[in-house]
Amino acid sequence: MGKGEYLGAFEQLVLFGLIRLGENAYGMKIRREIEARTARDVAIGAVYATLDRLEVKGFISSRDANGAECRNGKARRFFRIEAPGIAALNESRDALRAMARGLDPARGVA
Amino acid sequence: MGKGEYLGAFEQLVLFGLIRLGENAYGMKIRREIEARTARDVAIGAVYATLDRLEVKGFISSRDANGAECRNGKARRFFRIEAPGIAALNESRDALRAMARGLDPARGVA
DNA sequence: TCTGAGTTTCTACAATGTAGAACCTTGGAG
DNA sequence: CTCCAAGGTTCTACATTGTAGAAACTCAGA
Repeated sequence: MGKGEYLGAFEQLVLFGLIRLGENAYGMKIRREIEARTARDVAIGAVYATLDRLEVKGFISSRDANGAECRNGKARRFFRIEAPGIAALNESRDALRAMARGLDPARGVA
Repeated sequence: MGKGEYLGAFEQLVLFGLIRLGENAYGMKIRREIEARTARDVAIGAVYATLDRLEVKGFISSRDANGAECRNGKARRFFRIEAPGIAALNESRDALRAMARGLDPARGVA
């Protein structure tokens, strides 16, 4: 992904949730995972909006319980992170790490 | 937003730049620092817009070369991160780390 | 069939990120 | 001293990402 495919902070959280949940990742579950691990409230709309945008960009894919691509209001819609999503996540993480590298904990940030 | 103030991905990069540069942080220099460390192009407008927003939120402060608060088109405007900014940066980082914790590098993300 | 819990979708809007041109300031050349 | 160029900042406009909750839908069980 040429230069320019950087992820927002929340997109990164969602992608990590997808990786953690593996084959069982669906909207509500992703939300609960993020809320449980980060102790922050997550609006369900934020999760789906982010999921939709990530799918449009080809970073993730979705399917229904039977594995079909289609999904029109099915009770559950499962998501999976794709290779480009992993690459983008690593790139975004690397940028943050490069800026944080070597900072002094005594200064309050590490 | 639940409990605290969460930062966007670029806001985090700018804050890290501020910490790295210490007393000598000003717009153009912050931009160069981010570009050098992350190898990504940074629009100067993005830096100043972010800086202004962070200042409004009390996360950073600015002053001119003489230390005066005022700054009307002065040649250089210096910025410094404040305690609330450090706290917010740590919170945002903690959220990401909590979601990334324990992931398997073999899966492509660590 | 009806119902309710769980899930997804929708609409609307706020905040953050991007882009580059216009403008200001300072130091140095002339 | 005047003028200019380089470096720096500000501005305008717009794109993308994040937030919020109500409405609609699915499915299992009474």
